[in-house]
Formats: sequence, C-alpha cells, structure tokens
Amino acid sequence: MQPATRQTPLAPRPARHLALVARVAPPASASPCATCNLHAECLPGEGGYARKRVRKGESLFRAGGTFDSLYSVRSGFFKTRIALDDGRDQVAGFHMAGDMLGLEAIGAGRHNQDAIALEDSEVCILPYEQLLGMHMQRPLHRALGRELARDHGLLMMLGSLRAEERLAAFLLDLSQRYLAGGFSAREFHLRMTRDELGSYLGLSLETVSRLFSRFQQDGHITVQQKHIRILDAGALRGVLAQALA
Amino acid sequence: MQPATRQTPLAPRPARHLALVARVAPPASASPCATCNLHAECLPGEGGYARKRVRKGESLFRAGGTFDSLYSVRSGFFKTRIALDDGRDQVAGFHMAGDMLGLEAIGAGRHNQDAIALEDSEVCILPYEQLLGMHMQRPLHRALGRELARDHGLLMMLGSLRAEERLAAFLLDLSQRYLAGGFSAREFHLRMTRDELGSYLGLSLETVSRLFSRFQQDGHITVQQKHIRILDAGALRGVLAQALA
DNA sequence: GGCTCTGTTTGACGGCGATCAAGGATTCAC
DNA sequence: GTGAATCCTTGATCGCCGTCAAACAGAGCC
Repeated sequence: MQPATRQTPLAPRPARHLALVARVAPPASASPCATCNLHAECLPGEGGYARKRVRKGESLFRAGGTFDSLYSVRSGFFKTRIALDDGRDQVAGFHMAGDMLGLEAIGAGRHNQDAIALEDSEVCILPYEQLLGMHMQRPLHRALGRELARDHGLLMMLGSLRAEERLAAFLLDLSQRYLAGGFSAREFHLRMTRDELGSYLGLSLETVSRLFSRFQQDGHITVQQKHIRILDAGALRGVLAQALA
Repeated sequence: MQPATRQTPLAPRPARHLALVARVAPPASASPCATCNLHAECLPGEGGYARKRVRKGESLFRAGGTFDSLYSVRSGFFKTRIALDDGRDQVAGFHMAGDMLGLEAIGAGRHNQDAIALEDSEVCILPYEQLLGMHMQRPLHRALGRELARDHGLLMMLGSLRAEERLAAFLLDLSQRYLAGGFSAREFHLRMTRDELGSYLGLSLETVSRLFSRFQQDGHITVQQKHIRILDAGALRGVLAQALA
C-alpha cells in the first residue's frame, strides 16, 4: 500500500538499524512471571494475580469496553488492532509472553483497540485500581514508556522504511523477542497470517508473501508455511542497512 | 516515499474519519494553565512551576539526555523528532500550547527524541520526582494514555491512508487543536516547513506542496506560503471519507 | 476418498508518489 | 541595496508495490 518508502531507485539509502522495540525483558527463564514486565514489583508472596484463559480467536478486550485491568501475557500470542469507523482496521501490535496489554486504555478509561488471541493463551489480570494503591507507579510508568518507544519505532518504520526493510526489521525484532522469552531466536512459528502481518507492516499480503520468497531465494531465511528459520541474521541486518556506499 | 497507501486506483476506498489525536483539551481560554493537560491537578496556589524560554531553532531536550522533568508548552510551537543511527530522522510530532513534552522518556529515564522549538516558545518545567510525590498519578497516566492514543492514530495514518488523506487528516487535526487552544480553526500559520511536514506524514516535501496546490485548486483551502485558510472543512472530511459508493 | 474454506504463492499490470531538476519567492546578513 | 541561503512550486520520469487474478496447499468435515 505504501509507495516505495522514500524511493531511491538504486541510489544510496542511508543505513538505519531500527530498534523496533526497546525491549528490556530479562533473558530466558522458566517462570512466566520472570519475564513479566512488572515482575520486579509483582507481589510474589501473595501467589500472584488472577488469571484468565483466552482461546484462539477470542478477544481479551474490545474497543469501547471499559478499562479496569491491565494484562500480562503469561503464554500464547495476541494481536491488537485498531478499527476505523468505516470497518477497515489495522493491526497495531503482536504480543507474547511477558508483554503488557491494555496500557492504551489508561488515558481514556476505555479501550480503543481489540486484543485477540492468535492461539490459546493465558494472561494475568492486574486490576488497575489495585496497582494504583501499591508502589507500582514506576514500573507502570516504565511499561508505558516502553510502549511509547515501541510505537515510535513503528512510526519510523512506517514513515521511512521500504517494504523489504520493514520485513527484515520485523523478523529481527521478533527473533529478539523470542530470544528474550527463552525461545529460539533462529527458528520459530509465525502466529499471524500474511494478511495480519501485512496490515501491521503497512504492506499488502501479497507483498509480504513475495518478500518471504525473496528472502528465501537470497538464502537469508527458510520459509515453510509459518515456520521460519533464520539462516543469516547478518544479511537481514544488511537489508536494513542497505544504504549507500 | 510511501507508495500509494493501499492503492485502489479508482476503486472504492472505505471511509475513515480518523481522530488523529484524542485531544480533550478545554475550549478557548485566556490563561495558558487552563489549557495545560495537567491543569486539573496543577497547584495553582503555589504560583506554578518554573518556566523556561526556548528560542526558535533551539532544543528543549535532546535524544540521549537524561530525563528529569516533563514540560508543558505555555506558548510557541515545537517539533519532536527521532533520529535513526545513520543520520536520517523523522518528525514524530508537533506540539503547541497545552501539550506535554518529554513523556516518551519516562520509561527509560532518558530521552529518545529531540524537541526543537519552531518559534520562540515558553514551557513549564514539571520535575518528575516532584510529580511522583503528589497526587498526580492519574493525570500523568491520562497524559500518557493520550500520547499512546495519538501515536496509534499516527500509525493508522501512516499504515492505511493515501497521501491526500494524510494531509487532509493533518489539517483537520491541526485546526481542531488550534480551536482547542483558543485560536481560529479556519485560519492559521503553519510553523513547520514542507519538509518537516512531509517527514511527519511520511511523504516527500514535493508531494506535500503539490497537495496544498491541489486542495487550493479544488477550493478546499487557500495557501499563501505558510498561511492557511480553510474554506471547506467538510470537503476535507470528504477527502478522508472519499470512499466507495 | 471428495468437497469446502481459509491461507499462500506467483504472475501481470499499472498508479501513486518518489526522485531529479530547474526556476521563483522569501528571508537574512551585510 | 546585493548576495546567499533557505524554502516553495511545478514539471518530467520512473519504479515500488498495490490491485486483480488464478492456481495451489492444508485443515476440517462428511
């Protein structure tokens, strides 16, 4: 959908290693709580918070719904999407274990996006009022700040990167996040469809598909359906850096 | 730079009235404090916070600098921009009286963008530690949430709108913000260059210029350099809604 | 097995908007 | 004032990527 981001036919394109997400999650760990972005302050003595299961395809919350709680993903995978009032929508993010959900609603007290499980998932429920009463101010702020930083990375991506750079950035980011979650960084399953990924990256699903094929031809990755193996992360970074001289 | 956002040559394009910013500022008012997004909780009896003047072209803060304070714009106009590590950068937002600056740094304790005055400006300095000690939790959260909502609007814009829709959305949003600040919604001066606006919208400066010309030809606005007069806001909304049947 | 439905791949085509380029307008320094 | 620098406008060209289209792959069901 976007025209060539700052088209430069064959001309020099400045290098840009884009930290899509300023993810500061701790390294691999057994307990889901250990990767939760609030873990440092979470009351571990109390046995933790209530949990909720969300089956694949179901929503954790919907735009317009009142906001009571934040959620921390324990397991599974979510997408969040924003709807335009005409029916079109756009995927705003993908969220895995350790990620917070619902922060966007803190301002208005009302959700402005849908959170939908892309596979059977489980979350911790963190009642907002309860958090306020505790010494959770800073962790909350940090989580909010991280969210802002993430969005800014996305903005840069959508505003400045070309299609193949976007996909490379996405793969590198996802790889990094899997690593942070204790999974393999070189081999993983995509939980989203090409369509959802395209929506997230501001590309058509066909372009996403073509780019996967090209990356495979070029020996950067292998693709079998949704199974991705990263063969040459350096080359992917090169696609991003694919700049000038 | 972007290719046609979701090109649909002449085909139906769904309508989308995009609330670029969930701006809830109070209506026109004399005191700058009245439009400050924290005004509800600001200690008016104490005489307010320290202020700082920033001359045109100077920066209020820079990426990498440590974060101590939030800022509320009292007068003037700022742009914020994020730099990529290769020298390219992108305008992340424009900020006028009543807007908060520096929220993005709350997470990391360090700014990740530059704030630059586009005209002589003045801000209130709100020391973060001091705010924490007060009953400012909710207002702060609301400000953060508003910022997130703003970013999401931008994401939608960059991910889903075509060039002319982006500019129309920008003009309508800016008009709304001027109105909220007590200025005319139908006539105003742009503080930014075409280049900066293009960077913000994900377009080249030439495209921005061409669109201004076209909007003028079509009778939607008049343009004299940076002076804009909105003749037909409905038509601009129509550009955004320029959908299907 | 066949049938349906959803998701993916690949090709053909063309438009939007980037790039290149040149000239005009405005501002600022002096 | 003149000159330099910056900003804006407009035209010409072209390529990235969106759209349209068709065929293939899996998954689930009967």
